[in-house]
Amino acid sequence: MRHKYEQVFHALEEEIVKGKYEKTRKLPTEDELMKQFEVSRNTIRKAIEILDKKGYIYLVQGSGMFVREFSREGAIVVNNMKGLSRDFPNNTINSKVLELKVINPCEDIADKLKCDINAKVYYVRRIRFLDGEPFCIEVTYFNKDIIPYLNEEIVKDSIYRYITKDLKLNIGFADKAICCDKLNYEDAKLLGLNEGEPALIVDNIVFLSNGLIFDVSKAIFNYKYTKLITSATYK
Amino acid sequence: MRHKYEQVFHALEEEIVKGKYEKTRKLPTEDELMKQFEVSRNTIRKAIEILDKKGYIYLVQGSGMFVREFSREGAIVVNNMKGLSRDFPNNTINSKVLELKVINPCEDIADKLKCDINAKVYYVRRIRFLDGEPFCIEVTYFNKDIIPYLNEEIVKDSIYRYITKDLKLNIGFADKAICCDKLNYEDAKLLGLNEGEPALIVDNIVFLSNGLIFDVSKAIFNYKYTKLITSATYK
DNA sequence: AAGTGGTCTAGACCACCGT
DNA sequence: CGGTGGTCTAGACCACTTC
Repeated sequence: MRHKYEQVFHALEEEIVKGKYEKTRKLPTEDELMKQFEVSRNTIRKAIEILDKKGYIYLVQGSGMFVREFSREGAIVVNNMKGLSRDFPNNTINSKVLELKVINPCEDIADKLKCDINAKVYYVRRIRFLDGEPFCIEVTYFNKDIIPYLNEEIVKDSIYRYITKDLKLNIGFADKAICCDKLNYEDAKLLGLNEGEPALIVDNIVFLSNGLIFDVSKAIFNYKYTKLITSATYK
Repeated sequence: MRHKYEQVFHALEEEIVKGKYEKTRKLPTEDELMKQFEVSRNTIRKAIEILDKKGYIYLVQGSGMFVREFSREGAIVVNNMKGLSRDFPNNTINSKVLELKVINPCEDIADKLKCDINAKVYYVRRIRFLDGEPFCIEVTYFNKDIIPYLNEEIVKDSIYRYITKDLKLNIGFADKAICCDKLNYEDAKLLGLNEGEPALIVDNIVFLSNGLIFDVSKAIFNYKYTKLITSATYK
């Protein structure tokens, strides 16, 4: 929140979420926003750009800026990295740690983590519950050179909070691959489903803001409760 | 290509794709690019921003701009709307039209298309083949007020080319929802799979750049060949 | 301290939408 | 035509990385 464009973005986001523009669906013009926030046009446009990128609004040249109605209810915003609690603010999310240990990575993981096959990595396997229902199995490998210490307490809670707040690392971006497959016996049992039923799978490679890879993970979602949303632009 | 930032973007994109920065992985500095292209810093930054958004590069403040290695091979870039031929430039893509007719929309579709239940819509059902293998079943509803005429010739070819080039409509953006489910008997048969096997499903609501909805569609992918990719940012 | 990207400003002109 | 967003410039200063 320390930059002007962030302040403008957050102010407008809040107004939109609270329904201020529900009737007209039209935002004030750039000119009006410049006067209202007492910043330059580029600063307004930077805030607007974020609102657009996040799918809150769309822009029509020569006409104006309009609020999109786009229900995020019960869906996971796939381009976010803020965690499930952001996507399900009205639901209870629990985690149970199934495994936590330091291992040598297999070839595939070493390749993805861009680390040596003799390096040490944390292996974490968790299951997450949405309002008590088994929702997702998450298998994560952390590069131990970057994340030197983990315990069950941290892993059960929010790993990302630990990484950003305690280790003071800056998370940057992630590559995601989405596919689907048949559940194996073990995963099916954990999710309360049957072997061979569908699973929505998201593979992640997560980078620090300096480009180092610190985390490779696979999330296996219960297909009955999972909807991922995103938006695309033609240009 | 009529804007300077587009020219800069395309030039840099081509250089990256052709592997010019493969060794160092570092792009020239903004200052160097300004001199090279003889444009202002903001224009360079606009081009850079697009490269970043598309996942070609990542930016490190105080350090530089670096090429990401991110294999798009055999994957569908989910935030693109350029069609499968962009995602599979080295494969043959065919379509077969299964159904094409004008109907009244059911309540659900009318709601999504934001049209009246008594309005007319085109209903199109196609199957698409990747190198001869059944790859995807696509069911699309077009608002006939916006797309007044369609025939099998157009639908078999590229609908979007017709819409943009012939009808001169501007496609803007799309909301996408990704989920997975069990195949029903009929879809399974078309895809060469068995009933109950997994299917990756993408629901789309497509908007013109003025915000009007012209197309609601559902794509049912053969899970054996389908990987969707995207990237996420933490900020 | 030097290099490099990030934020911010002020102002000009263009392109498109609606009346 | 006036209103509104889109592109582009020139320049100042800040923040972070690297040495």
